[in-house]
Formats: sequence, C-alpha cells, structure tokens
Amino acid sequence: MARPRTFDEERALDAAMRTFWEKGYEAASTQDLCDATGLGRSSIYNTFKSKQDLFERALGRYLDSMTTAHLAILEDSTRSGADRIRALLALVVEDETANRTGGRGPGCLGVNTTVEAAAHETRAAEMLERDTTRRLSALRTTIEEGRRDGSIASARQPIALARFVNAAIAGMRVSSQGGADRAALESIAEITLDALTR
Amino acid sequence: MARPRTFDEERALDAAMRTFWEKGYEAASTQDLCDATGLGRSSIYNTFKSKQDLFERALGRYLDSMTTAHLAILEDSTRSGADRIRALLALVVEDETANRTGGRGPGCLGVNTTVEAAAHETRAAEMLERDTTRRLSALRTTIEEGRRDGSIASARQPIALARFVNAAIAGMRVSSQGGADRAALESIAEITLDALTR
DNA sequence: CCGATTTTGAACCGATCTATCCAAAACTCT
DNA sequence: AGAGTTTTGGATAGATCGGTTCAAAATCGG
Repeated sequence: MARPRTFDEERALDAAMRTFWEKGYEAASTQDLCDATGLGRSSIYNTFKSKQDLFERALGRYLDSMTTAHLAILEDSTRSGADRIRALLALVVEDETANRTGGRGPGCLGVNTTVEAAAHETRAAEMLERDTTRRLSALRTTIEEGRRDGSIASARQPIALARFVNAAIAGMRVSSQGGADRAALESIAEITLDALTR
Repeated sequence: MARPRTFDEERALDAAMRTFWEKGYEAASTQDLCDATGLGRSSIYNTFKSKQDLFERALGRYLDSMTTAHLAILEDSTRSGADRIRALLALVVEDETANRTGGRGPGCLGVNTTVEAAAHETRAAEMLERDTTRRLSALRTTIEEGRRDGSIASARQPIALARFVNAAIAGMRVSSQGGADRAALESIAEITLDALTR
C-alpha cells in the first residue's frame, strides 16, 4: 500500500491528553502538542482533523478510563453500598494527591473542561453530559443497593444522593487544586459519607 | 492640570470582570476587553499595567464582593448556625440559576480561576488562597456557634466541616456548569446540610 | 487664550496562533 | 525494480495575540 506510520496513535493521544490536562484547552498550543507527542504538525493534522478534534478524542479517552475505573468500584457487589462509595472517594483522594508531586497538580480533566470549555465547545459539553449521566446512573444504583443492605440510612431520593456524591467529588477536586492537602480531602470524604450513612 | 477621563474606572473593571468570567482568562482577548469596556487599547493600558494586572484587579473585585456577601450571611447572629449555612447554600443556588438565562452560565469566577489559572498565575493563586482562608475561618466560626446553639449535631471537627461546606459549594457550582438545574442544586444543598445537622 | 499635561484612537510591532502546502522520503504491491 | 500511495518535516500563510507608539484632541491652571 504505502508508507506506514512510525508512531503509535494511542501513545500520541495519551501525550496530547496529558498536555491538555496540564495546560487546559486554550493554553495548550499546537507546538506544545507537537513537543509532547514527538510528532510533526503534518502528522498531527493528518491523523486528527484539528486541535479541537484532537482535544475531543483526548477528552473521550480520559473520561472513559476515569469513569470505567469508578464504575468498577461502584459495581463491586462483594462490598456494601456505603463501602463502595467510600472506596470511590478514597480513589479520588488518591488521584488528586498522586497527580501532585510537590506543587499542585492538574486536577481532573473532566472538571477542568466543564469549567473552562463546556460553554463554547458543544461537542465536549455533550461528552461530559453523557459521562455525567453514566456516573449518576451507577451512583444511584449503588445507593439503592446500599439502602437495601442497610449501609445507607439516608431517606433522601437515591438520585439526589447520587448528584450529591458527584458534586462532592467535583468539590474535592476543586479543593485540591485550591491547595487542600490529603488530610483535608480525607476529612471531606468522611463527612460526605456521613450524609449518606447517618 | 490635564484632560480628564471620559470613563468610570469601576464600571470598566466590572465589564472586564464579566468578560473574564464568561470567557476565562486565556480566551478573553484584549480586543474582547476593549469591546466589553468600550475603551480603546490605550485607555486600558494607560489605566492598567497589563491584561494580567487587569485580570487580577477584576478577580479581587469579584472575590471581595462575593465573599463579603457570604460573610454577611454567616455573621448574622439572629439565626442559628445551621440556618446561616442553609441561607448561604440558598444564595449559591440563587447565584447559579440567576447567572444562567436559558443556557448555562459563567459559573463562579473564583472556581473558574482555581481550575484554569491557579497553576500558572501566582498572584491569582495567592488571592484565591487568602479568600479561601477568609471563607473557611467564617465557616468554622459559624459551625462552632451552631454546635453551641444545638443546630449542628455533627461531632466532626469544625474546621473539617468548614472545608466540607466550602467543597460542597464548589461542587454545586461545577454541577451547575455541568447542566444541573435548580431542583438538583437545591437537593444537593439539603443533603449537604444533612451531614451537619444529623 | 495659551502652554502644560493627560487621554484617546488608530496605526503599528514582533511574536505566536492554528492550519495548510509541498516536495522529499519511505513503504507496499505488482 | 518501478508505480503508486502515504507519511513526514519544514516552510509558509493569514489571522490574531498582547503591547507600544504617536499625534491629535481635550482639558486644566495661569
């Protein structure tokens, strides 16, 4: 056929994702993306239609891996509902402290995009909306199971509790970017659980 | 002396603030700022040192007005501690739904800046840190008073509860930008209060 | 009413932005 | 090996970026 690629598209996507993650959509220049991926402009524009397209693919990759990991915890039927939520929040704490060696880290690309780009970027907003729906659905199911197994005592509607937990995660991520340390995040997680279990 | 200004610096600052608020720091161009304020480039650069300086002043103005309003609620000694927190969360719900006629609104400039710019903009990060300290301090005091007046039952440390409430507010703001409607925000606020009162 | 001083608008600066173009290189298939 | 196809790097385009310069306009004190 023809000359084959000398790079791995998945790897390039990962590198691009990290760049958008660290710098934000606007602040990440095509040159930054070239440097990060090790590709030339032509290769990038040949593989991806535009910076926007590359961003959307990177965002999709990020959301999918992140939410898949969260759903795996929420669907672990060997633990009580409350325990799964607890484990989920612990993972978020781990995430936020891991992505931060020394200074403050890049936070969560989903939250960042919701705040920075969801207003103008229709496509990204749609992806985020689908992701939120997926997360809320899993959270609601887990909470309903927690109600049944007795680990979740709150009489609030499961969907409302699900939105609450999702908001709490976003709040923890913003707090982390605002300088909250691990202990602070852990205590926020504990109190979030109080609202469900007590 | 000399020719006087034909514009009101405060009004210009407000217009600039709104622009940064709606578009974000990076995405707001100097042309956008000229259009929004109605000023020429020269007037802007004569009055403010740079885009960065203008942004910092706009951010300071925003944080101060926002946090002053929040502190007024938290320091209203005619209400119980829990009631003050409830009123604060209600104000946030009001804010988020008011800033959003039809589509989704610009959210909160404080949260936006924490997510978008706090990593690179040292000055902005310091302003946000001071603001957070101020907010947490007032929240902690209110929570301590709520413990004394019996409206707040949680045995968690007041400072931890303060961080939790602050994170909940950020979470509500991100949720709002992610498309949550008024009813959703109200239920998140209610459940946030559950964690304190029960 | 005039000199001093400041504001103002418009032109302009170099840098950088996203994106395209093009010719050389690299590969497959016949 | 040659024809055909794709990748690749570098040059380049056109727009826009933040910021400066400058002369005209406007206002003051005297």
